[in-house]
Amino acid sequence: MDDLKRRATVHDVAREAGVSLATVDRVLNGRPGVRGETAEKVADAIRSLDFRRDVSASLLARARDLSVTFLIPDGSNAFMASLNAAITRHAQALKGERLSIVARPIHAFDPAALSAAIMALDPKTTDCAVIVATEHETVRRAVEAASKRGIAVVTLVSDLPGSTRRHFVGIDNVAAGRTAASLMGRFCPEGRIGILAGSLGLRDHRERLEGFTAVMEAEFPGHELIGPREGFDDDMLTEAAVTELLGGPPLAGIYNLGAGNAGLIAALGKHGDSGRIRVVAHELTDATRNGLRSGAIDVVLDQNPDGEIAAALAVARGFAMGDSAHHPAPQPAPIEIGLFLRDNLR
Amino acid sequence: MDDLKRRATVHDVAREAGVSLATVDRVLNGRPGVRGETAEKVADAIRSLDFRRDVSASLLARARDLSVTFLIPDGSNAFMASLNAAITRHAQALKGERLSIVARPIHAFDPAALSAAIMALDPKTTDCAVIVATEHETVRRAVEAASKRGIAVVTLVSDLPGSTRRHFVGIDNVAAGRTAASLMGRFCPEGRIGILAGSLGLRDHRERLEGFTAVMEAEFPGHELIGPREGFDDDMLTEAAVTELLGGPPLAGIYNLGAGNAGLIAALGKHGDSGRIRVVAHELTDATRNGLRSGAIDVVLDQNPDGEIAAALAVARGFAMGDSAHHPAPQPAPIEIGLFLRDNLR
DNA sequence: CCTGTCATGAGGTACGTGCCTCATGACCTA
DNA sequence: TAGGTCATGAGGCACGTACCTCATGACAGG
Repeated sequence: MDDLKRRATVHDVAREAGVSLATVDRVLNGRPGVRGETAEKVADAIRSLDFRRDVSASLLARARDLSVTFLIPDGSNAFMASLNAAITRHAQALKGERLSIVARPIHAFDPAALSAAIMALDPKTTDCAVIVATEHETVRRAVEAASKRGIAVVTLVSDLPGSTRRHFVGIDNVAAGRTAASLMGRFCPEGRIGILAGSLGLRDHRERLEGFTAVMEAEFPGHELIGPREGFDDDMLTEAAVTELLGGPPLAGIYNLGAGNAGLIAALGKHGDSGRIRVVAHELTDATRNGLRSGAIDVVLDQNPDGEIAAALAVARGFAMGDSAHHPAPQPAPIEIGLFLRDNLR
Repeated sequence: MDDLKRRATVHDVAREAGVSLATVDRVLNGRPGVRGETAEKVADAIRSLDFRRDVSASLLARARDLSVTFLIPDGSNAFMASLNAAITRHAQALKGERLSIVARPIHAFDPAALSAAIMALDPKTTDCAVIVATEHETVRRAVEAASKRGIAVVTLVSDLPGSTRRHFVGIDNVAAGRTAASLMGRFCPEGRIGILAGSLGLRDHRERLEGFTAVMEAEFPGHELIGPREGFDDDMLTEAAVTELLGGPPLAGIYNLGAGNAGLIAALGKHGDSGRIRVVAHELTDATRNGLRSGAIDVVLDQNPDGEIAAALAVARGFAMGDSAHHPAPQPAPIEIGLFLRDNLR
């Protein structure tokens, strides 16, 4: 009776397939020296027994740990800093889980630096790379090269469609832009709305802009959209951009779909507009939290960096350990867009 | 040089402490037969080497899997159904992770049934119990008894403070109520606000009510609060309660802090009030999703059942595997309150 | 027939921990 | 001093998989 509840092991698979343990091992780990016909028998046995590689035993037996490398933009961007903090937190919590986590800062907005870092990854010491993608052809090629070397690439926050990245972890940025517009429209009966972005070279920023303008034009046609101005996710540059916007005709609202919110708040404060202009921003950081509390910011859309890191690590683990050939990888829960007002600040 | 990077093992701890492997094992697994002085030496060695039990090896070596039992209310409650769905999903995804997950339905609003189920848990087959607590003295006692038997108890969604539960996984329900009030106040300039609850025997419902009324009274004193009416998280009873509310003087808004939203929407529809009355509800379900789309509901506060199950499993794993005596358990990220409008529906 | 290549089998060790048995002293009590 | 309890040591097996070596038989081309 117990046999019915016991999980199948490689031995069971070998017996069921009528082959030796060595052959099962060759199939499971993609080693050469197995005829297609034989491999098919093994695959059948795996399916019929619903065999899953025992993750604990597998990790224990393999010499080296699973290693995941994060390539995260550097700079003053507070959101990226919180991503880094989340990585550190998880690395600490996962001590003893046979997972070695490395975070490497990459010069922001620099496709060449990102590509070079990806190209430099050694499959011997890296099972999976998690990157915040800058959309550029060289990056796409670097991802393809890494995949060929056997490194699974996962995009985080900003996706790189059309590449060989295995997965994207992040929010639906078009939906985020649409939500921002929906809120902005309800908060401002009418008027001019200023739009700030980090860089339109980032897909996530382009997608937010697309969603925002689509909903504004369709549902709130009376509003005039100004921008987008690029602040390159930098506080100083963002402050300058906002100051310039405030120098023009009066604004009813500002949507900052990038970072640099400390600069935004500073500019509003200096201009005496805090609380008078409706502000929708992205990412819960010290700056946006203070903005919400003081009333300078009305709503913050957040993508939960900690959850994103957890999800990225989970999919990385899945790629490195899973028998993706035999069982469909379970879809991780999508990252949801968090909305924060003053009252539900974490 | 490699030695510097290698993780410490029990052998290293034994050598460092100047004791045998057997003694280290006794200390690590809380077995008797070790003088306090000796145990202290071992603990020192563990700290100085930053030793962490290798989770993979540990799970592999122990005969049985980690077993987690969920005790979840039954009935027509759509949120509880989504909790159950999330449990099934995770159980499927964690095949091969040496984790056996059992979900047992418990008669809702019935402290006696919950206590009995907790008392019936056998520490031989259950490492951790995850319960949606009903606040009652018998439940508190059952939790205490389970803890004594060596079963770690985790509360989910609704907490049980003052008990020996090891952890609470869920949102800050007072903050949820405050957020609901803040939104309701901005949406309705003035008027009567009806309040619906599931049962005031549930701590989460009481806390939401407390947060809601506190903010309404402090920040929107012009509004009159009606209720709360209890709908016992049931569609029919909730519909009846709403119908009764709608029979009175006109309402500006309704806050349903419990379940039974299908009944709420039905009552609004029959009364011709869909879209005219501002409605704030809890939990993303088919009913509330449809309500958002149709305009019957304005905002939904959600607590992300999938994330809660994942968090509960993570803390359960931590309790069963962790050297809580030697390393502080890393605080899992709190569950955040999700806000959903029509435009950011997942 | 010889030699080489290839698919496969047989069998072993290692990973780090849990858990078991047995032996050995030290110390206490009657 | 004999018998008992107790703290500790020594050693070994098991868990399921990864990865290694070596042997064997089949089959091909020359």
